[in-house]
Amino acid sequence: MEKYLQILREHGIKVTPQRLEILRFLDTHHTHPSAEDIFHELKKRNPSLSKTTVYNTIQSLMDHGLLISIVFSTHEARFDSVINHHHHLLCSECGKIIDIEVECPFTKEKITGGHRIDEVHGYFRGVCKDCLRKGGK
Amino acid sequence: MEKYLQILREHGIKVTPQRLEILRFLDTHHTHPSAEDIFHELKKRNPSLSKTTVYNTIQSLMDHGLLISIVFSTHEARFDSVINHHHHLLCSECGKIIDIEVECPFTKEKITGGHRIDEVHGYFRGVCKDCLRKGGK
DNA sequence: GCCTCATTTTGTAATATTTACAATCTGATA
DNA sequence: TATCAGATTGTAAATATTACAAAATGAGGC
Repeated sequence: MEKYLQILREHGIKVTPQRLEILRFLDTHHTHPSAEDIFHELKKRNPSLSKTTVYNTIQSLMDHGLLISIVFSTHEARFDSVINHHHHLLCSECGKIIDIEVECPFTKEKITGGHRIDEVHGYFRGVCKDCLRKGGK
Repeated sequence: MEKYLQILREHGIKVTPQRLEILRFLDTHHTHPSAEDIFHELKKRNPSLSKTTVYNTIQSLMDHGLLISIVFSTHEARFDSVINHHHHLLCSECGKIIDIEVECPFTKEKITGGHRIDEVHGYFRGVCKDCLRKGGK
């Protein structure tokens, strides 16, 4: 059985071609795409695709813990289907969002300062390795 | 000399009544207000205030390191004039943004995984102390 | 294999935040 | 006080996201 079909069924999400394609795209492009990126790319092969469907599917995948949103600015959200815990760096030179694999102490504490912590997201700003090599500041 | 006048002058920001009021509001209301919150509150005393001025001033204060934006969703940005390093928790019960004072190891590492880190922001989701006491889940 | 129904997709329109821009106004220096 | 660069204002534009209703479709039962 196809991988993405199985994932949707395991999570009780009704299978549709649109959802399969969006899930496949997210799983094969770990580039932190925006909703527009997903829409624009998948519309090439499925011209009838609606942007509302992209947003609906994104919401559905997030509700089932298959997707997280990365929000660096109010301008747009970016998405990541890699759920294992890691942080994100926005490079001020090239604008790319880079995965930062670090052990974060707060992911293990469930209570901090009396508050219950369910999710931990680390947002970094700086200059990525590649831009530094190219003579970044 | 008034405190806020001094802050603006020290940072080479031309002093205007609007900037003074916005800075004063941010410094006396650590409630992580939105641009709309600031505008709505200050318009009471200065009806000619423009929302563009609020955005311009916010941008200016951010450029000079006097303000940071807190972005939990693309819906709206919230602002915080407390610059000393701390993280933020969005309570899923009451919707408030709570300051989390913790020592974060990444604030000290300037290079992680080959990337240069300039800023570290911790975003937490969970349930705040007050809501837990009131019988939150 | 076909019917039925609940769910999904689609497309348009609405919402809301933020930005662009030009005219007017004003703070700071000489 | 006069000057002028920079700030404020208001309107309008840009853009991401959400709301909604009609048409289409996936999945289970006969």
